[in-house]
Amino acid sequence: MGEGVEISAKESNQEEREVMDTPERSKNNQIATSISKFENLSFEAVISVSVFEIIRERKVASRPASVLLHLGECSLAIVELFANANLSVTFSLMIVFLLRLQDSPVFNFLNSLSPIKPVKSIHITQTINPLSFATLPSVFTSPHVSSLRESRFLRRHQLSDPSKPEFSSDDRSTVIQISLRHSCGLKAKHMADYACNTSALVPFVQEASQRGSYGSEVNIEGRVLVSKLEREVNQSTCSPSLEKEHLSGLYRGMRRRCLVFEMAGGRRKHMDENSGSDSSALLQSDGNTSSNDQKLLPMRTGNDSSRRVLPGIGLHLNALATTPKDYKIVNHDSSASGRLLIGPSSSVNFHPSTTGQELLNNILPVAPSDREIDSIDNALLPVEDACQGSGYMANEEINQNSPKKKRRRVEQSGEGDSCKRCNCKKSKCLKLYCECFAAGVYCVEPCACIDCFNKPIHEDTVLATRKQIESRNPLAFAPKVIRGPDSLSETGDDSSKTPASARHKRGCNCKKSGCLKKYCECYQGGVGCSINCRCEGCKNAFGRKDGSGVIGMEVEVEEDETDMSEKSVLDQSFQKTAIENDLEQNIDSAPPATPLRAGRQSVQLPFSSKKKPPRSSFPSIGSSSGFYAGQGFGKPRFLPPPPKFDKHFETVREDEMPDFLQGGSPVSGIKSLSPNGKRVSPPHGAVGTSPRLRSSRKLILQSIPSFPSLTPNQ
DNA sequence: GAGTTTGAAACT
DNA sequence: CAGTTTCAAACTC
Repeated sequence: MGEGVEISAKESNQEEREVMDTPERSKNNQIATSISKFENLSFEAVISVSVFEIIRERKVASRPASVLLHLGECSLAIVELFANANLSVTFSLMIVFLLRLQDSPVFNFLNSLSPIKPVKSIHITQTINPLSFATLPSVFTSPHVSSLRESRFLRRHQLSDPSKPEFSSDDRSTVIQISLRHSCGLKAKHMADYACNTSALVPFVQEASQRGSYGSEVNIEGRVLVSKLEREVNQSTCSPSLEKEHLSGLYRGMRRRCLVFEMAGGRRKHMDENSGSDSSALLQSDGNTSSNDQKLLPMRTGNDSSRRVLPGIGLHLNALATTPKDYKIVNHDSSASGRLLIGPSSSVNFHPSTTGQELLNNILPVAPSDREIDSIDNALLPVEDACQGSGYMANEEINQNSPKKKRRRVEQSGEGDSCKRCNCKKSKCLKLYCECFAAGVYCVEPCACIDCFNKPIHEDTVLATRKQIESRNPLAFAPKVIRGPDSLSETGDDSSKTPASARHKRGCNCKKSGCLKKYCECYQGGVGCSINCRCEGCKNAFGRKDGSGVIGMEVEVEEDETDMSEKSVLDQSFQKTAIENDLEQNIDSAPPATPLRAGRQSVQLPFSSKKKPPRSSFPSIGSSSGFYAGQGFGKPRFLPPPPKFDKHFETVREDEMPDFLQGGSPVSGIKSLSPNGKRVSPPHGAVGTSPRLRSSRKLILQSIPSFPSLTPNQ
């Protein structure tokens, strides 16, 4: 996409057309066609319908029709309201404004912010509209019905004015191309968002176009607007802080929606068939955007899935590995349809009664700090996606190698710990043997599986199989590592406390590995063995089954408190991650009946997974992690080798788990449902007097009343 | 990279 | 439910 992107806005439209590749041209034709359609629509109809459609399309809880219809007379205040709630709405509304309110303060405001000077936009002032800044707040807080209506008067005339850049397909293409050209450097981040939005629009465009509705036009326009806004944000240095703030707010809204609805990477392949190349080109045009693509949460919002009731397979946000270290995970999933197996039981809870802002607040802090943003982004990042190639291109490159190489490559990068890459040969990736399947994600290209059925095209099979497995063992897809809610609060610096450490829910059954290798799920999960375990000769460095576990082999004989205190250090790290993951848990509305994804999350130890553990001396984990070396940990050199903490070792805070998932819950009743009670059921009544056992009891007690919280902070 | 080991998952 | 088999990851060479 490079050449066409480099076109200067100053070049003539003719020149632009010449270098435009076919998809762009096609798109322009599409736009041009859409414009003509738009002219026949009343302003009210455009707004209300577009809003409605987009909301529906995005599976956002539809707002009452009456409200939507009122949008026809809406004010910018409403726009702002929706802008904070739903990017799509913002999109459509603002698009309409672009179309209808060219002379309005809003339009001028937006236009003035944009550095783009459309070739023919001679009479569209690029100067700052006085209203734009000084009165911007009022613009967005008070109805401007009059100006809207006024615009309707002007509309016809304006629309018929070919010199109006906003209604020239050529100019639109100019805008888009310019935005592409800007997709570099610091703008990459925004471009990723833009790409996200752009691509996210495609399914809607497709569907709408199939219906012959004007929704597609709205979205096409939306692309233009996004590109404008994007640059406005990027070039905010020339804008007053106020408008920067406002625009960034809008933009943040976009980004949020991106986080929620993005499936761009996943469906783009399909989308591109009809949507031209701009969206994909955006991603490809700038490799830097890949680092932000990870923030895009793939969901099944593709063209086909958008019309389909999403399968109830669970939101696999649990697959997110979220250690700060992983923030730099760069790659975006490019599987044909994304990896998250999303279902109604698990999708982000856009409850109709939830206001947009509330909704967003539940998802993201309103004004997160940078780190928070990172956390959030990361929290919403499907790890599988993140650890794959950067977009299709990267994936394809990676996939040119053998599966093992692929795996190693990612692993060696230190960023692939939580990636699910199976190598199944016989299970068809439809059994828990398969890491991907067990983790609730679709297999992707990097997988080396053979005869894989764990793919979107076999969605039904996957669902059926999953149901079957769950019927056999409701906890089959449940988090395997449960951590107590108190580990953080109690661990602190008081090593005498005995936090309810994370524990493998079912316990291991190791015979030979001594729970010192990753064969052991407990060890792999970075947790000590517990009474649940039936391991033999347990030497789990994170805590031995008999309660004497101590971190570090050389201090194995140390007693419980040491064990627990040291584990508490681990817990702190886990807890930290768990807290960061709370957000995603909280947006996970998986009902108890669908336990598999409820709060499931992978917690990743801050070390690379596949790096073989040093045998003689334990490395001090990177200082950045503060995991071992920090926290005043006394014996870092005795630390166990870094276990991999990925796979389906998602941990979940026990207080956030549904009761039935909490092994210790007396009301669980799971035991009877499990095919193998000894593995599924928690310790009952076997609580002893050792700290270890006390902690177990503590977990149980605290687990009783809890349920996945819907509030971020708990 | 091939072969071995291991333990979870699945099966009987 | 226990024992066995299957399976794929982890591990070793």
